[in-house]
Amino acid sequence: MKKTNDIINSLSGKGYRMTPQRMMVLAAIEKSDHHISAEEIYAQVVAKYPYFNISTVYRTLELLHRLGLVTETDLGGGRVRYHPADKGHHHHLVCQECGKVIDLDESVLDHLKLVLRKDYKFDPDTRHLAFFGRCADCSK
Amino acid sequence: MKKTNDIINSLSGKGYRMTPQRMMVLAAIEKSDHHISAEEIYAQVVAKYPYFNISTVYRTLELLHRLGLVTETDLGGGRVRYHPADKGHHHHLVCQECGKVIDLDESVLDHLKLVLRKDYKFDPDTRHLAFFGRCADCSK
DNA sequence: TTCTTATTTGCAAAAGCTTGCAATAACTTT
DNA sequence: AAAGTTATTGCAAGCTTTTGCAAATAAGAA
Repeated sequence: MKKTNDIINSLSGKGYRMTPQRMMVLAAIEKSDHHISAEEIYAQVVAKYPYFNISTVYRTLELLHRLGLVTETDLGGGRVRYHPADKGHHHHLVCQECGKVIDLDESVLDHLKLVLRKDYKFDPDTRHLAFFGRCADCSK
Repeated sequence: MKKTNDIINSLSGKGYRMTPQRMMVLAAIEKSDHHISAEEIYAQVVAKYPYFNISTVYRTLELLHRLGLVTETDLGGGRVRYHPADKGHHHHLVCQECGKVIDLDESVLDHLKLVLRKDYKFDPDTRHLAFFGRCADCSK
């Protein structure tokens, strides 16, 4: 994640505004070292500012995702998880049997990206994907 | 999708039961030639049987997916879509700009599948995936 | 600083999906 | 054919996320 200041500038350059709510959401994502959920962000911010509403979290996340600043990934468990886009791209293998999540290097998708770009002229957003299936232990 | 009879047999062999509701859900999926949603299945069945409840649709779909008979794919638009697993595996490229959906041959994922199996001992469910991004027109 | 105005927020309601539970019904056993 | 067992259903409530709208407010103009 870029410095908060950079983000403020990049927002206002595009006609968006930097509000206290957005700054607090940004701070929560920035300091999180794992894949944070909307509910977790909400809990952190509402503790400081009681009128804060969770729909603002979702709207801010949607904006940050659209601007390419955070990635959205469904890791199962019934909620989407968010991650700063520049804290290292990686992917996940999610076992549908035991729920285990295996981290995957970004390079595993290089080949696929290439094919999609070359043969389909499609520019895929492959910054943070999850593949579901069965892990080694559960396949025994 | 296998013949309904085969499915009935394969269900009862595993301790599951064939109910009128499940048969109607199956019929709806079977006769659909596109990627049908839970809501669409519900609408078809409830027209014949007014007490029918949408939670039965979701529970039946979860079962059929677990048994490998249907695939679940999020094609955007806020709802998951279902497809008979044996009506040809394929994938989709979904443009986040214009919403266009491009069909993709299954073989595009062969390489990735191989790597996940070999290097990670992970057996991925890559029967029907969607990749989000930008299509050629919207990248101009 | 004050005014202007378009963006953003909070709230409430809704959409899509899941879950707990008691009643029902499919299949097995007798 | 009847009884017993246990999977399945319908209903209601709940969870996560989205959306419409009026009120509030950030940022540029005066």
